[in-house]
Amino acid sequence: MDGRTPEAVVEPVIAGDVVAAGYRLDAEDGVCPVRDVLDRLGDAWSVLVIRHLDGGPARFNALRRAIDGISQRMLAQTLRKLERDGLASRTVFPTTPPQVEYALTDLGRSFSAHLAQLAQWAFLHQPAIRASRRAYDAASGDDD
Amino acid sequence: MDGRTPEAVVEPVIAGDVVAAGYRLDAEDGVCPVRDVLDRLGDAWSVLVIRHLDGGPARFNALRRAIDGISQRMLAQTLRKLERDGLASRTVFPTTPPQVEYALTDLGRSFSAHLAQLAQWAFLHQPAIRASRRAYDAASGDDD
DNA sequence: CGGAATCCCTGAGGATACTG
DNA sequence: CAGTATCCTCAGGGATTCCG
Repeated sequence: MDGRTPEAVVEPVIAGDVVAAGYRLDAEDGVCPVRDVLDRLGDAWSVLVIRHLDGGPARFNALRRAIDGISQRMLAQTLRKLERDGLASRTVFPTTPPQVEYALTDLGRSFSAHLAQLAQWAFLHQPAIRASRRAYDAASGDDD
Repeated sequence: MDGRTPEAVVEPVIAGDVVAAGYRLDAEDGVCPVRDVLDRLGDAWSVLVIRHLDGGPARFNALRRAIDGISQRMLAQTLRKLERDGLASRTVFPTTPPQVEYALTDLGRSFSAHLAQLAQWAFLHQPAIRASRRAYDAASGDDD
């Protein structure tokens, strides 16, 4: 199974100046909590779900339809991760048929705000990055 | 992403628009630039290399030794990506033996600063996330 | 409707070996 | 020293199916 992360157990990891000291990713002394968050950013589905939930609560299939491209497997998995981390909340309505509503928690909204910041940075520097890539590719491909 | 109400997404920043509109990942006319940056964050090696280079320029094997755990393959690959994106610079000294020095560019330093911010957020909310996980795991395993 | 289980395939990434 | 190329593994994730 992939749902369970072996290193996800409680680890007395680094404290103090994480930023200045750098990221200790060596799993020798346990997984760095910072790594977790960064992984969530790298996960496209998590990002999409979070950003979408930022627009308000939504039900499972509503999310599935809205994101379009995500498989029910990934959606369920992503939602469970978010819920486990306390970024999203899950509310079950015992109706017929059963409805489950997902929503961002305060923590989730806080995280979503940081996502927006990152996106802004990316958007701002997109031209520079593109230019750099073009220059790099030109220099690499042009060798004769 | 088709029939959602514009008012539903309350985005004060320009990035919000980018995120809401550009996460389609369809590489029709190019991949979303925001996705690129997020991927870089998700890449543990990129993060490590960037954060390490933030401490000053370093040579290939110096980085390899410093990061320890990274394979030469991943290091070379990561450095090439960073260089291509204009986040890091590569300087070759035609000495014997040849020395190659890597350093962060202004763009790279800017990015590194954002990494630090993210890390700070993660560190700050680490207790909440951990608590949430513990509660979730307890509720999942113990259901009677 | 919401979700868990199964199958299978792709590719990220480690280890190793070889060049400049 | 600073890479590149090759092989191989194994986990991420899509498609499908079944259950509450």
